[in-house]
Amino acid sequence: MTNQSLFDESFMESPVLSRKERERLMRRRAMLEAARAVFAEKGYVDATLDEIAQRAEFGKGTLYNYFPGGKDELFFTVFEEIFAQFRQLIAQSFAGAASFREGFETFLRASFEFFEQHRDMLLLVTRESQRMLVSPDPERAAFFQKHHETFLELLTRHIQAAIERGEVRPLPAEAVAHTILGNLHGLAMHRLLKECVASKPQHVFPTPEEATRFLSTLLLEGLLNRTQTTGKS
Amino acid sequence: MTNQSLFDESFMESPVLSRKERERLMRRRAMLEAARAVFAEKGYVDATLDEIAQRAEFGKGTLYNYFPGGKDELFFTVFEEIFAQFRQLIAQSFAGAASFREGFETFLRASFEFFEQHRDMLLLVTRESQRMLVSPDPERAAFFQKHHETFLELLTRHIQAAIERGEVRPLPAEAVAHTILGNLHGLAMHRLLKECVASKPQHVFPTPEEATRFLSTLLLEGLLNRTQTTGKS
DNA sequence: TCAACAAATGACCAATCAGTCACTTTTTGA
DNA sequence: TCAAAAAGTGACTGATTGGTCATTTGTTGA
Repeated sequence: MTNQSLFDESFMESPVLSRKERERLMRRRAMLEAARAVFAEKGYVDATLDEIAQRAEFGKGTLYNYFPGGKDELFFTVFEEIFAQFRQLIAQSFAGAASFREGFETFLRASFEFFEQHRDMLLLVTRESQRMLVSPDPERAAFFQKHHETFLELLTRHIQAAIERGEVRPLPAEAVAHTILGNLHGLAMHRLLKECVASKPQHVFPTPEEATRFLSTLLLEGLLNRTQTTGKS
Repeated sequence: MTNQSLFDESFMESPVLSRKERERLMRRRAMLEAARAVFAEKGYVDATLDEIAQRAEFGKGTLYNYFPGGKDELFFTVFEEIFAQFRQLIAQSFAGAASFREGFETFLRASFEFFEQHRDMLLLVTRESQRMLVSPDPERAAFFQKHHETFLELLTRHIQAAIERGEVRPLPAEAVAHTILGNLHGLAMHRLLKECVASKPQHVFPTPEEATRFLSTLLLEGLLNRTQTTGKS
């Protein structure tokens, strides 16, 4: 498994927590990692609490000591943490950038690297996030719509500024943000699928760098060939 | 319900079929429409055969006379028909076009109209298609991957030709096709969601025409502002 | 050492639902 | 008209699984 732990464990050295508290947090952490792995592998409905408990090396009942809300609470907590990571990634990418282009490319590169390091998370988000966004259960739908909107807002801010500076074509900023996120997710999945299926030896941007260059060119410069001299930069 | 029937009913006048055969096809049709509606509303797992049977006004057992494979056969048949429609749409859009741009814009417009007329189908595809693409069940995954690849191939052919004619920047054609499909689906969903949620009075390309113009500009011309004179065409 | 408390456990319960099949209703054709 | 065949039906079954709780195991501090 190539996946790394997603989360900050610095609290483990913190002296403000007693041993008992630290142990409790470690057990919570183990349960969440197990839940993430099983949800990613099976999807929300096919994941069973028995398997999560087994993978975390606890009895099923113990899960309820730590997550009284049961399956749903585990699921939402897993996503809260994933989404928090990604929000941070967006903010950091644009933080010190000199131009929109620079921030944008940093964001793409960091995202592709992030997805590559956390494949199971990408699968999980792909499998469930879209589905939940249009869930018949209004609570679930609201949770995912809220987070989705937060991502959009973060990106929209930078795009709007770039439009006002004249760097970017005057298009509706929010729609542009939506497009960028969609493309990012789509290409990351495309790479993952090609890699997994690999029926044909398909060259499909083996490095984050190449994926970034493709998406950056396509979205920033467009598909149309402007120079008759086959203008590669 | 704004959804129209998706499918060809011309066989109903065909003299090659007996009354019994025509009646049987009509009942099959009713069951498939009911299945599509319930799958779209509830998603694959939460849809029950009881509800499909009830909506189609048949007993549950009768479904098995027409679809011995049960839930799975209903589900796959629904998708076979949706995918066949969309393949036809791609082929027709590029058929008589003078340039890539013209065919591309026809394709976008036709797609947005198609999705608008068949909202429940769009929801169904969104909810299930992505999910099935990475399903742990290899049979399901293969079914969806096969259809997905067919779409890609259809589009890739036209893009490759446009690249060879010098109309389109020399990028990997298949990746471009993937991007186009992703954007189309993404924007269609964005419009649908904004319309449904409508918390804020969001202007988000109310007509297929506007959605087409946005996506066409963004993908063909790119985000970067080339003229300092705020070049609106 | 041991009593009191906390934590962990997994057998069990209740609900759900795909699929079956014995029975009823309808159609057919002689 | 009516018997035989075809079509339709929904109560039932078996399997699954989220959640519960009485019991067991471990920890603490006097």
